[in-house]
Parts: sequence; structure tokens; C-alpha cells
Amino acid sequence: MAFDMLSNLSFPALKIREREFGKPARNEGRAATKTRILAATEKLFIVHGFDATSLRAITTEAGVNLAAVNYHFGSKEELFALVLTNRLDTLNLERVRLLDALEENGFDAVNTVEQLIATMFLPALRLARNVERGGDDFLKFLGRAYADSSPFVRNLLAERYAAQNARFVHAFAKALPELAAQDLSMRLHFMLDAISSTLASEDARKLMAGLAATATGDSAANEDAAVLGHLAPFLAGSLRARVNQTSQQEAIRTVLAFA
Amino acid sequence: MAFDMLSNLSFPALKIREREFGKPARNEGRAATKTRILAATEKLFIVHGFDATSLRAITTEAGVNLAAVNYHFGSKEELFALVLTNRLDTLNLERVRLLDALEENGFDAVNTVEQLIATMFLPALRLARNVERGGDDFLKFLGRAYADSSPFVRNLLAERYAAQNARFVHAFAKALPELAAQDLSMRLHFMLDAISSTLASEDARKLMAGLAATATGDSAANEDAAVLGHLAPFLAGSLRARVNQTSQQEAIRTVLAFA
DNA sequence: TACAAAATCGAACAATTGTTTGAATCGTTC
DNA sequence: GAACGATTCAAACAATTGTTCGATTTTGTA
Repeated sequence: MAFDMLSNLSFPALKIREREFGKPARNEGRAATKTRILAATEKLFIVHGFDATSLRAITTEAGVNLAAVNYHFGSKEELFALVLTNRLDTLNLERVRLLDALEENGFDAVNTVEQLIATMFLPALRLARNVERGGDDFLKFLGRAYADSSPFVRNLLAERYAAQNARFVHAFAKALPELAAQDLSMRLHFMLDAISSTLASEDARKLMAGLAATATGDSAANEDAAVLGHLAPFLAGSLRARVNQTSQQEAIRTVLAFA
Repeated sequence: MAFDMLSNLSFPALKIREREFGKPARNEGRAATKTRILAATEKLFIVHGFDATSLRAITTEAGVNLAAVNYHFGSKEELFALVLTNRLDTLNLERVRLLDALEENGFDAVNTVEQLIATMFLPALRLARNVERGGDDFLKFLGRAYADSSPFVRNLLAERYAAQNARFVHAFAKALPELAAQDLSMRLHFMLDAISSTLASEDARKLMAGLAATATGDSAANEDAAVLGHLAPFLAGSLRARVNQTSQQEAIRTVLAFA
């Protein structure tokens, strides 16, 4: 299966890891073939997704022979599984860690939803600031991964992170007891789809950079607070909106009358 | 270009059109090859999208020779352009027509946003009820089209419907003057991405059917009102949410403290 | 330095893609 | 019924895909 080699590599710190574990560590000259393939794969995946990224494009970008991919990683799917999980495992781990911490210390009574949203997105913002982990590209990568249409990527994410996702769904349900399960499911669905496709698009990320620039003072924490200050109320507003208010119903019926 | 033959066909009423215009009208026996190809294309596009739908899959589904596509439509792209625009032209026309009617008669003062949202989605709901136009499949089709990742589809939609989209952006901006252009752009972006990918997914549409079932009385108009009664307040809530409330900011900073 | 394992390389593989070709068939018109 | 254009068909085309093979080179170790 594709998961056989998932645990023995950490990218992009691959070369260091090999040295740590006293692995063969041959081929120390310049960047090792494996590392360069992984970097090229990530770069091209961000732009084109899984299906549209060919092994020839990857090996050309990496300056490496075509056969190297199958030699080092077994198959295209195993290569991409490695690239995806190395990014997303750390992200989801950090998310759940934050959720644990907040559940232990108790949520803010009136702003639980905002806090849950912050919990989901803060880890991504922080990783996006870590240059070693790809900097800005991390958000693009995240968007691509969750928006990718290939069955392989969708199944990988759904199966591997099902437990973590369920934790958050459960937490939101507890924070919004007045919302029918039906409506909550729809709204969370909306919210996550929106985030993914937005992160993947270029202009939306520039917009987020603009939000970060409105921070008072320019510490990293202030920037995160600024972005979440725009994002969380917006999303929380959608989750909390009341359904079927009579004045709204009347307004909608006016539109129906014209159609 | 792909648009050469866009104007001379109307699907699915193709056979009738040919007769109307006194076209050759040969090959009247059974369903004409063209019509069957168009139907098969639409069916497979809904499930697999543009890239993953091969001409061989289409011609097999249609029970037609492989070469028929290039003979009747010129190329794969021209075929899909025809399928896409025949659906979306009518939709966008109806949307703008509704918008015109409401702008002329004046919006509800306090619920303009809800009305604008209803204006955007009501035409889709109505077309989805028209069995001749594909019934339920129309919503799947719509979701696929706007979520498709292929450059061809994205460019087609962006270029062809740029003017209509701008009309709605402008209307929302007028209805939400207190919202910075930056925030409005982000929120509309979110909203539309969310709608598309939600329509494309199977479970979300079952959910909408569930909402429709909550209607009092079961006329078509009541069902539309029920769906919009859940959808519009939810989306309006997200568009209207206030940014940077101090209590929310405090709650978010609590989360930052744990990270 | 010599040996063996690891890694790289060019080349070819089989499968799939959209498209084109030229002959065979069908339907209409004279 | 002959002739002509429109349509259908099987077959092949060229390009691209992921993968595999065998020979060659590189590398660490004895």
C-alpha cells in the first residue's frame, strides 16, 4: 500500500533525518535526488494538482532521471502520499492539540464558535509563517490539497483525517445546540469547501495578506489576530444565523413573486 | 475558436429546432447522433468533469462511433462549450432578468441582502424543477461546472459571464456600504466557492431536498421558499457579520495564548 | 585498490488520450 | 434507379501517460 513508507521520512528536513538515524547517507553531494523530487512534486502540485502533474514534469523540474521516482518512491501515488501527509500530519496534529488545550481549560462562554474557528485556522497561519515549511506556499498547498478533485487525494484525506475532523464537528455541535444537525452539517460543509477553494486561489491569498497588514504593531501574533479577527466573525456569523425569520421570509417571497 | 457554433443550437430541444429552421432533417429515425452525444456528454460531465471524461466514454455511452464527435462538433472543447453554454446562458439570463425587476421595483430596505441571494439562487432552483432541463441533475451540473478545475472550463465561464457577475457584485456592494471592498470581495468569493462545491457533492443535495420537505404545503413556490429560507439567512449572516468586535478579539487572543 | 550494493541512465513498454483518414453506407433528389 | 452529398464506421495516427528493464556509473566498505 501507499502508506508503507509514510513514517520514515520527514520533508523538507530529509537530509538531516537521514544523518540523525545513521542511515547509509550516501550521495551527500548537493541536494539528494529524493529531496529534489519531493520539492519539485510539491511545487508542481500547488500549481497543477495531482492529475495534471506528470512524472516527466516532476523529474525535469528536479533535474533528475525519469526512472528515479519509481526507484525511490515506488509509484506516483506513493510519492504524492508522502508529500501530502508530511504537510498535513503536522497540521492536523497541531489542530487537535489546540482543541485539547481549549477543551481542558474551558471555552469563552459567548464566543465559543469564534474560538473553534480560530483553533482550526491558527495552526495553518503559523505554519504558513515558518519559512522552513514553505512559507506562503503552505496555504496554497493546503488549498490545493483540499480542493483537488482526484479520487486518490480525496480518499487519502478523508480516510487519514476522519477522526480529527469528527472531533471538530462534535465540538461545533456542542457549541451550537440550537442548530439542527441537518443545518449544522450543511453549514460546516459550506464553510470548509469555501476555505479550501479560497486558499487555492491567488487573489484571495493576497487579500489575506492585506488583512494581516491591518494589524496594530507587526508581531506575528498580531498579524494572526488580525486575520482571524476578520475571518472568524464572518464564519461564525454564518454558523449562528437564525433560520426562517418572518421578515426575511417575506422579503424572499417578494423575489419569488417576480419570477 | 470554440465559439463558432455556439449560437446555432439549443439543447435538449435540438431535434425540434432543426425542424423549425427547415434544416435538412435527415436521419430522423430514433434519437439523432448529435442529440445522443450531447446527452451523454452532460451525463458524464456531471460525474467526472471535463478532463476525466474521454471521448471514448462519451461515444460508448451514446452508442455512437468515436469519430462522430469530431465530425459533428469539431473538437472535444467545442462539444463541451456547447453543453455548458446551453445550460448556463439561460440561467444567467434569468438571473439578470430578476435582478433588473427588483432594482426597478426597489428592494426591501432591511433585507436587501437576502433578496439578492434569493435572486441569485432562485433561477437555479426553478430550472432544477424543470424535468425537460434535467431536473435534479441541473444542480449537479451547475456545481460541477463552477467547481471544475480545467483551465478550459474556468476560462469559458469567467469570460462569458463576467458582465453578469459584475452586476451582482455591484448590487451587493450597494447593499453593504459599511463593508470594506476588501472584505466584501473575500466574503463573496467564499460564498460562491462554497455554493459550487456544495452543489457538486451528493450528500449536500440530499440535504437541500430535506430542507425543501419542511415546506408548509407542497407547491413548488413553497419548496423554493423553504430552501431559500434556510440558505439566504445563513449566507446573509456571513455577509453582514461585524468585523473586529472587541469581545471576539479577546476570545481569539485566548486561543493564540495556547498555541 | 577491489568488490558489491546503491543509484542513475537511456530506452522501451503498454495503455490512454484527441484527432484524422478513407472507404462504406445511408438518404434525398433528379 | 443513378448520382450526389451527408453520415457512419473501422482503423490508424501522433502525443502523452506511468512503469519497467538492463546496462552503466557511482559510492561506501573491506
